[in-house]
Amino acid sequence: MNQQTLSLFEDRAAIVKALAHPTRLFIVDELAKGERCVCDLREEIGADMSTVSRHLSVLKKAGIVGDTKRGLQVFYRLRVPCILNFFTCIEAVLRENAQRHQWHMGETDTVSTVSCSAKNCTS
Amino acid sequence: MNQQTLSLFEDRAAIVKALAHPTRLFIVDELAKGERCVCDLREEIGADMSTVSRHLSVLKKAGIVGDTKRGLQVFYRLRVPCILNFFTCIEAVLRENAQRHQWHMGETDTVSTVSCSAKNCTS
DNA sequence: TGCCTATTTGGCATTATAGCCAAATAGTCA
DNA sequence: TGACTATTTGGCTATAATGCCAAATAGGCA
Repeated sequence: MNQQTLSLFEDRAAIVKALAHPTRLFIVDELAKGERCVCDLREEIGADMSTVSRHLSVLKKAGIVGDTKRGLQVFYRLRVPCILNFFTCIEAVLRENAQRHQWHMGETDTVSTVSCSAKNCTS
Repeated sequence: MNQQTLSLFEDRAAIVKALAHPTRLFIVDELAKGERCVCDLREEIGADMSTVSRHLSVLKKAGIVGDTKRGLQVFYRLRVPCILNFFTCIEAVLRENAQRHQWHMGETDTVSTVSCSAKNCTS
């Protein structure tokens, strides 16, 4: 891998890493419904406010969310809605994994290549 | 967040985490072109074979790739092609971030919500 | 069988991430 | 101004991820 290719994939990985946490995926899902202040999210998530704030800063640094301060509160929103497509495909993977465990329990070779075209799939 | 919601987002995060590494994203990109054995990937990536094998096992455990042994070699392939949609949206985020840095250098508030509908966008 | 090749796995050191508490910051309002 | 609220940040510890080497495994072939 040359330097240019490497840095392309590093940039991409930085975005994916920012999403790679259950709490942050939950936040993205929430923000898909509309703006939320940190206190709203803190309540729904049930973690320390400082923890929620840190998760938000990770998402913000990656450019996935944006924020606006109004009065005492800071409101966060999704900057790039196509992030929501991730969920669709992830669900397809999860469905596949469920079937795999059901059908080929313990088998090493996983031959089938699966299309996620069933529903909500953009592939 | 109740237990059920939590575990849904944990399952999703497990998939995203498996993708959250430059080498693994590169592998997914390569496999999109067709089957590859570990040695092919090792050569392209230029890392230790054991490192590449570990990355592949992460992807396999998440259900993103499948493998078949033929003779001495193990061939890997993408199980769920919609994973490729990730790249499209990630590129949109990267484009946005580039513009953000260009336009609002140093500004705190990032107001615009952006659609990635320009090209290759499935949102 | 014995040797070779491709791949995986154990073990370890290094680095990154997560989450909490406490302290700092910034805006509001009496 | 001073008290109060919402949020962020510093500092710390605990846990997870990464990458390498060396050893183990598994198939092929003389």
